[in-house]
Amino acid sequence: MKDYRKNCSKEELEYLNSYNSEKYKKPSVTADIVIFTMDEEDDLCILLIRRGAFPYKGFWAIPGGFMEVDQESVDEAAERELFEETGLKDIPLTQLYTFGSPDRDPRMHVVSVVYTALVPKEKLQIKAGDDASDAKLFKVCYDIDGVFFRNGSQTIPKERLAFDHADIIQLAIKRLRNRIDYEPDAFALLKDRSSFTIYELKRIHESIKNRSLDTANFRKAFFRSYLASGTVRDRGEKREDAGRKPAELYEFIG
Amino acid sequence: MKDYRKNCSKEELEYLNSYNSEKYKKPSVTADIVIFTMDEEDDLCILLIRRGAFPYKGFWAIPGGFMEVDQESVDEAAERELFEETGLKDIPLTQLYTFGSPDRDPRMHVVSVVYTALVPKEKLQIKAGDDASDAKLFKVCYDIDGVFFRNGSQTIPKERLAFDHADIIQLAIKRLRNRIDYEPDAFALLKDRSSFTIYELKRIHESIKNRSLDTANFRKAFFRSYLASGTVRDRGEKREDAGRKPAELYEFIG
DNA sequence: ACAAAAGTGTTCTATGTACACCCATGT
DNA sequence: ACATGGGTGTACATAGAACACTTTTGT
Repeated sequence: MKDYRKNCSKEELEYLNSYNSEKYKKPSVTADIVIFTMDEEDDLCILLIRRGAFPYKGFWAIPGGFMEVDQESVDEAAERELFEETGLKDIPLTQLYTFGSPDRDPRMHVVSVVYTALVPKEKLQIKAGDDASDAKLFKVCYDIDGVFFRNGSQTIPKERLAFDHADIIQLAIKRLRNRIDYEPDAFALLKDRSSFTIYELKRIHESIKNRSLDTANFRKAFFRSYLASGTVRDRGEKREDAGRKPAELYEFIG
Repeated sequence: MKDYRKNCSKEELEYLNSYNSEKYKKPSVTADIVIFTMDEEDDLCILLIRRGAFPYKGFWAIPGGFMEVDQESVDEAAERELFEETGLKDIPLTQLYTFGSPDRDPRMHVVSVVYTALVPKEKLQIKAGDDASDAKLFKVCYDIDGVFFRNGSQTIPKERLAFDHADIIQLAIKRLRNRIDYEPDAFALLKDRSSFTIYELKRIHESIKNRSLDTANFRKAFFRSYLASGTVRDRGEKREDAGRKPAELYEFIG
């Protein structure tokens, strides 16, 4: 792809060199990220940032920022944003959807390519916002009106989210829920994926699905889908917790 | 979303009015479409357009074009492109993926939001390219090297596709194949979805999956998944074809 | 002894797949 | 009568959900 120019005719090279793309109006492009985690209470959380500047000043938003044109791909922009916001590198990002209505941002036409990241809370170093803005984890909660977000006593309804981020987050949750049954997403949320118990994994599935799961059935599915296929390995060790039967430890491989 | 400005403080309005987004460099954004059809021989096809201009002049590409900034959403751009290229309106478009490497297009950084459309061949009026370019349906074929495209004796290997369109098409096929088992995509490819036989639907599934399916099992699945759920209705009529038992007709509801 | 998490077994049903077979039609 | 596609029935393996039950630990 890089060396397209090398195999060009003189005529085409001339065309390329004289081409001026600036005569057409262009949109801004951002890479935004829905970051999911599990908190201490095993509840599903997302990272939100309180906007310190116009527009939607004071509203909460998912992390993101403008792609650096000619310097990086949209994927790389997302990686960069994730790092800047959380200090995390080499976290697999999954492209969720692209939002492109002209009126999403009151300043200009912004096309946002949205990604999803699944991160264990322990790895997350939430950067205290540089510009007096605020970054926090919020539990994903449900009621009759749909979804809202909670951190302790502070609750954020959909209406207090900036731009169309309520729609974006809703889609991300929906997709996560659908994927959890056939993709190994849940492993990415484990504190330590090379040493975990079946029940730690079960709790992740439960809070993503927002309902409790049958222990026996979860184990059977675990053995079939993951152990049998080699995705997971039995470490032959046990987690000796207090007050209960020691639990077998497993390691995520692939 | 439209009336964000109405609820603004004077201060914010001032900010918005004085905001100049043109100080940042922006990428171009296109909406591209992978259009799938079934041909007379019940083979899966895609629509390709021979590029009449630089870059990749003479190469084959999927239809697409630049989004009109401030005038339309990316989705609307895709609809417009579909209409301009095929004369089709009100065809459901599914967003496939967004491609955003800086070197995809030798002219400039282009972010392409790619959509998939499933269209019965009868509805397709392929526009003879306005600028001496060429538009044709190509069968999706497989060999050891992966996928290639055929129209009669003319074959197009992946290498003769413009930009990264080979990757795009490959992803579109993969997604189509995955979706076919749990989404009602196949109905969109029927000549007449309000009057079709089970075997017409079966042939669509077969050519998407590229293998033959068991008749009895396909029927059972059809009755269970579609008839029982009301997605499909028995018309109580029969298709009286020549030389064989008349086949029951069904209607796709929704 | 008991709470609490860890782990096992059985049963029922739905689905996917393989395969053998019958049916209605025009030539 | 027969080729061709249309249509039916049986049988088996596996996945999912429901549920009753045992085991191991620290207190």
